[in-house]
Amino acid sequence: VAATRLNNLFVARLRALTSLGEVELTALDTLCSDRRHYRARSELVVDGSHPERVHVLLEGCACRYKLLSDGRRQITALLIPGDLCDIDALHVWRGDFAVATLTPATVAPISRPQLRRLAAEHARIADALGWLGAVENAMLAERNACLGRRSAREHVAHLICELFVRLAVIGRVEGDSYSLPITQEEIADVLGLTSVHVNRVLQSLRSERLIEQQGGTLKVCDWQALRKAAGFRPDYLHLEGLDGAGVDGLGAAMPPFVRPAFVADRHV
Amino acid sequence: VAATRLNNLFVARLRALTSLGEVELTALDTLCSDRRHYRARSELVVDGSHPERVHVLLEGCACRYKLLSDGRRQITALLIPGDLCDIDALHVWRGDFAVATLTPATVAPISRPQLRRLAAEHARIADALGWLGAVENAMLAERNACLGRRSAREHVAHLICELFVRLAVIGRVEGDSYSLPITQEEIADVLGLTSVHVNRVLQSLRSERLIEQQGGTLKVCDWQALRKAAGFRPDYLHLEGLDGAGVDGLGAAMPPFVRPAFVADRHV
DNA sequence: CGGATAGTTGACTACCCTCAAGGTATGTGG
DNA sequence: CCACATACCTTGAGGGTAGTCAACTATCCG
Repeated sequence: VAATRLNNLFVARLRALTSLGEVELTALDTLCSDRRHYRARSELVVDGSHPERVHVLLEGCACRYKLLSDGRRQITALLIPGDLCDIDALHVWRGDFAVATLTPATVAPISRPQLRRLAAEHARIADALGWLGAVENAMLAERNACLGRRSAREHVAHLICELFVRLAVIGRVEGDSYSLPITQEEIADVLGLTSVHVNRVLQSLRSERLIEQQGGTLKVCDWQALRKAAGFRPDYLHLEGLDGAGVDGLGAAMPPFVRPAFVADRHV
Repeated sequence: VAATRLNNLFVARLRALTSLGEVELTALDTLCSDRRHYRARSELVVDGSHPERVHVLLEGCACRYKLLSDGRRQITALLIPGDLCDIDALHVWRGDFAVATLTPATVAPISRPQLRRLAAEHARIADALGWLGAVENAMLAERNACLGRRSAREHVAHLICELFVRLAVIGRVEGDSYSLPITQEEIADVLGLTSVHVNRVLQSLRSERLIEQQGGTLKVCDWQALRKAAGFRPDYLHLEGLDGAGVDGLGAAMPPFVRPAFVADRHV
């Protein structure tokens, strides 16, 4: 059991950030026992379908997105390991977005009725799921502010900062670098820009030595400058956890180069 | 008790759209017994504060918003009677947005621990609150798509459509008109535009006879054209309710001019 | 009748988009 | 090993949507 949980970042995150006890965590972990592998760019959830399963992303990157009738796409969430792909599906009769992988990915599909039953039986699980939903909400609201009121440059920098923190939390930042295996086109669909413009902004950030890129790796060279260029404040990620349950692992003022992920630490 | 509930659109909405029974509805209604009146533009929730109360908007208009350090403002939600102003506050330790009234308003502040207790004791209340959160989520995601991928014209039209439907649900549409008591500046902060541009777009919609405006009243003259100009589809509002519990009161294809609000009907 | 708030208009600007072409990296098959 | 295809990144030129700045008007209200 412990061995399983070690590679279940979803449970690890809940363990670190909510008040769930071992019983609940084990129950959730058990629900994740069915693991499936997908290749890059496969559709996990079709838009408009009635959800029968909820998807936990255990490995790889994915996204939630919406398509307009003429093909314009907006990615409403970038998903990283440990994320719930479609938490709304728990409460909603018919989905209004799609989910697709961006890279090869490992996913645990959870039976919706089973998870609902678990939430009905354990108030603390319902609470933890509510917390996950609230964080989703906060992230969407922050992106709203980016899309509506920040410049392309600010927005690109903001995304880089956000990914840095989120990946640090799950132990996927090494030194000052992380792997960013998605295309500029996909970044553009997150930011509401064109890939051409994303390219130009990234070039400008590189030429000013705020970041470096090689292969699929992004290195943050000057965190303070990047943070300032973005107007980034990590409050909305609610790293303090449900009701302050989690450690304040990363501090209010994100340290320049992050210590090893506290989530990964915590279940050794 | 019934008399009270008649003017509690929050409870009325839950009654129509979720599977809550009389016991739970009454418990919630009782929590709303403390009602406070605010004038226009008063701050209900300060950004960054630890939430001790959750706010139910019973009358008037309000908004959730975020301020960037240089004063730019993004309104992340327009709130109408029956809305929960700060549902995230139930799960989150420190808020990351502010709430303010836009018009004179009646608000019921609910003790956060009391509501949390109620949710812990009644799984169906937790479920209903989860549903409210999921709808918030869907609305934020849809606005993301608007901000990122729709033109100003589409976005303005979209907002007009959305308000039409949401107000129809609570019985605040008369014929083809509703009251829109907010300034173009505030609309601009919802849409991520400037008030000058909002003004021009509204003029264009008026000159093409899609809408009319006089005083604080907005009249939809040509619903189909407006809907098409917006690319509006009401799916994301989840009018079918929690797990399809509610009536499909407005139909998938929004009728041109809406029948009397089904919520208001239902508790006569 | 001021004074404040909100709506309107015009001239100019700029950020980002569009279109199109060229460059680079990787993988495949002959 | 090379030819070729594909996917992605890069670069340039030109244009349009929406922003900025500023003045003017309308309306309401004390």
